[in-house]
Amino acid sequence: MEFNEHKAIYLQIAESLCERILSGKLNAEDRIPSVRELGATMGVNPNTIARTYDHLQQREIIYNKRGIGYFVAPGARQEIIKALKDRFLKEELPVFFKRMDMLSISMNEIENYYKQESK
Amino acid sequence: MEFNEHKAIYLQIAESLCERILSGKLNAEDRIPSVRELGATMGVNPNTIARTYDHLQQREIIYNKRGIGYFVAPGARQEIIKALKDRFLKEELPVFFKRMDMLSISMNEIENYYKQESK
Amino acid sequence: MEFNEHKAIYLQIAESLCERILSGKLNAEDRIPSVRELGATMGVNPNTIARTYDHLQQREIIYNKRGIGYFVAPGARQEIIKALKDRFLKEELPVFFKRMDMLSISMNEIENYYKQESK
Amino acid sequence: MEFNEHKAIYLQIAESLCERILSGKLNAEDRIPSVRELGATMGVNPNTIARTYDHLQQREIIYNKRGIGYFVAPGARQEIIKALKDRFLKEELPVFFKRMDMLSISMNEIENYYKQESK
DNA sequence: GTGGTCTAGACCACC
DNA sequence: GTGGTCTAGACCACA
Repeated sequence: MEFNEHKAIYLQIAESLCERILSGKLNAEDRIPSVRELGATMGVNPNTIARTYDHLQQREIIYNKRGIGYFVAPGARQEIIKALKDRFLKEELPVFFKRMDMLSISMNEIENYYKQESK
Repeated sequence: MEFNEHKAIYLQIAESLCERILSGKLNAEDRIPSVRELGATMGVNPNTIARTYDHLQQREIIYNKRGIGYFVAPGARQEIIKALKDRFLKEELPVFFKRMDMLSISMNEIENYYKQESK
Repeated sequence: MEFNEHKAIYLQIAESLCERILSGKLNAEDRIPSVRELGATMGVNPNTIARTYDHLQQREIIYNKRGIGYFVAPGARQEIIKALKDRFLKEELPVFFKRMDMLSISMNEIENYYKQESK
Repeated sequence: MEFNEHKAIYLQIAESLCERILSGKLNAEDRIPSVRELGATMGVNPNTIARTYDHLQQREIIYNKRGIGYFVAPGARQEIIKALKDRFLKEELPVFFKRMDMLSISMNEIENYYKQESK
């Protein structure tokens, strides 16, 4: 996996897990890999994975059974969507439109781009 | 000026200067404040401003006349737009649509939001 | 290490690193010392080393793995040579010949000098 | 006149005066322009010219008649040549060859380049 | 441990 | 006056 330059790796891994949950590849009560396992497969220090799991557990997206492993929480999907939707509307949309204004990009252009992408 | 918690101050100042150039408040060949001046007005260490100016100079957005000060470069606008558009299309738009997909938000919702904002 | 009076220390350190890369003492993917380490060994403030590394990273001569350290970039040698050759042919050679002209020094004299030096 | 980025303007002006002396455009006892005059023609602060003249006077290349102006010194040519030859052999040639070595440029290449230039 | 950022204060060359 | 560089020391996020 390749990582974005200016974003914490542990957050990027968290996001990719969330995406897998939203997309249905991971479902409630599914076990997710151990820190060592995932660390190995992603070529990352296990500490980094631990941080990812800690982050997700605090947000009630995964939970831990001691001595067994981490599992997708029952309400994971809702929690993720709630968090994302919130940030999306309050933070991302405004800067998005500000950029569009500054760069003189119209909604039409975006829509065209969108149609191409979603083909 | 208030600064965002999780972004380097020197970059935030750089962005605000770019915005002033794009909006026409600053034009090519305009002199911009000295590092000490701007540092004082923004309540920031002059070194931090120096870093901002260094950053912008490397991107050919401003240039320096020794012993005199910094000036907006002739091609500043284009350079800024080029950089922004690049990042926008290659990095921001994809994650934007990915989010919309995941959150099942339609273009219509966005458009409505957009119309409200632009009133 | 001794530093030239009239050239920035951070640039002199950058050059010495480049020389070590060109001479093969440092190879692609080699880790280079941390800012604190190198600062200590050269009797220089770590910030100064940080500036050196920043400078070289922008030129794609070294790169950074977050939390781990700096490494020699794969294309480091080429980048260095490209930059040096460029400057050499466009800036240094012309003044070199201009001087020779003004001082009426012939290529023969230079060649003799060169042969002595390369013994 | 255009100025090099990383060299003091007053030194660049000094060099151009020296070149004019060596090339015979300026001869011993010729009057050179006043600081104000030269400053105006070069688009430079008179203080900068004053610094140039001070620099050259210390090296006995020009001298001053109070209330009248600056003049080329009788031994100007020799002084210039002496200074240049010295620096050339002791400082410039060594770095020149060091660069050639590092960049694997042969004397032949240089000679060819030289022949083209001197056509 | 690593680098990234920021402050405070200093000295310098240059205009 | 201007910017350029450097130091000393601090705090932070990240691995």
